[in-house]
Amino acid sequence: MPELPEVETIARGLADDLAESSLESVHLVDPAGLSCGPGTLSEREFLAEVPGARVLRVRRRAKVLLMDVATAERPLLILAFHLRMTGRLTVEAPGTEVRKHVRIVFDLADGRRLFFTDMRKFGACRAMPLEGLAQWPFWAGLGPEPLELTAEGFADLFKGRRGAMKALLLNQKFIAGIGNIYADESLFRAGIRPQAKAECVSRRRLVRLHHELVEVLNEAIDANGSSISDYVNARGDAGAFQNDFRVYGRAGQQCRNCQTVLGKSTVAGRTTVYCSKCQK
DNA sequence: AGATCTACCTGGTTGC
DNA sequence: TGCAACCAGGTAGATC
Repeated sequence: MPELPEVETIARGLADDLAESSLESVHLVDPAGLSCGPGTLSEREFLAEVPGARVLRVRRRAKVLLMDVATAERPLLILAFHLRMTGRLTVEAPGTEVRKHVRIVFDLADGRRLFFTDMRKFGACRAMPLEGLAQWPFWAGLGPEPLELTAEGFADLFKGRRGAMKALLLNQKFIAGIGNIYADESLFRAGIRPQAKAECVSRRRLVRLHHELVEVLNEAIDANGSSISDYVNARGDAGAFQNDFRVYGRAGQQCRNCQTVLGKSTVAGRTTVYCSKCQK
């Protein structure tokens, strides 16, 4: 499930692999892979304008991967990919055949192929000019980037909030880029119960959570992300951070700090693993 | 407004 | 062996 560190890893890989490249042709294998709406190109416009596009830059915001390209019609067109749960973006060797679940194929000038693949069809690509981004409600509502917040700014976000700590971390309007893995891992490291109401957590502990969150996100980026089942980077390689999980996916196993059996419950509709002794 | 819940989707796993 | 039930989870949309 690509969260901030996984999308960051893919973006860095694509920035490297697609430097100086152009998208010579595009095949919309499954129209569901392209999301159209106010401010975006229609399917017809997408298929007409993208061929020949030159890749300018690849970057990330929240869990969205953005590819800036220049086309014959526009100096800047943005291809925004949201991978949701099972989406992949991979650069394949020339001649690689289109596999099951591939939604969009971009053929590069040198023969390599960029595949957008998504088994569960939750992910999608949106193509739009810069003004289109502001018309995308999800984008317009995104909260701050956790790696760009100061500890004080992070703690301020929680003022006046009454919800569960984990529900807030998962809320993309509250803070961007965090999913189930890094919510559980950061709360464990900070010693905070996922169910704890924000109003009951002291500022000192919120500052601690900021420190732990930044640390776990950076460690995961350094490990090229976490691979649970589907995630691979732009080169098809798995990440390594899943080996460093302290709670995620470890319900019923012993806490690495205190040997207590880790508990499992549902918070914000998500499976949640925590240590009842280490997290208060 | 904020908090909470469910539908969406498909492959893998579990249980009878 | 076969097959139904369940599970994974990011987000939109509905409801309270």
